[in-house]
Amino acid sequence: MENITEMLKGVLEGCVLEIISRGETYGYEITQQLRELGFTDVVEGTVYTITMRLEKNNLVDIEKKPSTMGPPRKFYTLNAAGKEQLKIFWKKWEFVSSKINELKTNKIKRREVK
Amino acid sequence: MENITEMLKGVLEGCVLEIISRGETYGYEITQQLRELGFTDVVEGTVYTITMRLEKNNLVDIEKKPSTMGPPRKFYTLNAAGKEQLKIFWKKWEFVSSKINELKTNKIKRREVK
DNA sequence: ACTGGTATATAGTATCGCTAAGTAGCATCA
DNA sequence: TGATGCTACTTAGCGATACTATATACCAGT
Repeated sequence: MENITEMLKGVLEGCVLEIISRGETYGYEITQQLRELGFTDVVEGTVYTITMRLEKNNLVDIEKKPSTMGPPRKFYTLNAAGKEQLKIFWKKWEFVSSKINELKTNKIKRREVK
Repeated sequence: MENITEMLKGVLEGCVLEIISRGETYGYEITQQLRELGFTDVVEGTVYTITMRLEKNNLVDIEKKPSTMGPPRKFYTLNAAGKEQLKIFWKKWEFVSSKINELKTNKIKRREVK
């Protein structure tokens, strides 16, 4: 799917939170999981800006571990604030997506023009 | 619902396209419909930047009509390009929202850490 | 005159994902 | 040995979008 960039704004970070919540993981792996999900154009740079933001906002705990496959990995886990943020994200998603689908399924009527 | 701004990026314009597709309407009324939908914090300024963009991208036809309730209204209807854009929007929405819901409903497994 | 609802316009701001480039570890293979 | 490619992280700058704030203006009712 092409050009979904704008639609990913505000949701990609939530996706990253969700992926981290499944168990400790690191940027490169998160990128691959997003691509497997179907967001095939997501690249490392995009994910790293998100993980950096999560760090800055103190939503994750960090542990650096060596890898036999390359440079050390920075493993992330959600802390309490991160879990809370994830909950908020899904609430927002539920709200927004339900409203959009409501609009899509024609529940909105034309108002009378006076 | 608070602070859904980022999540609206990329979808609000699509919502406006959909609303216009239901029959000719104007900015102020579109704003009200979005608020009725549930996006209560959307204000006129936001919608006007969108309708201006639609104009600029030649997705709408415009007809100015007087109103007994205030200043003249600028009525919009979707032209062929606008209808096409709306179709594309819903395709993208289907794609993105289905992927997000897939993630939400736990279909993604942790990859094995080597 | 004043307020409030209707109606449009726009300059400036913040946020977010993307682009592009760089650094670096490790394995394979010519 | 050095070249390539995958793994892995970082960051400066860009573009698109929604929001903030303000301005202008028509009209009705008090």
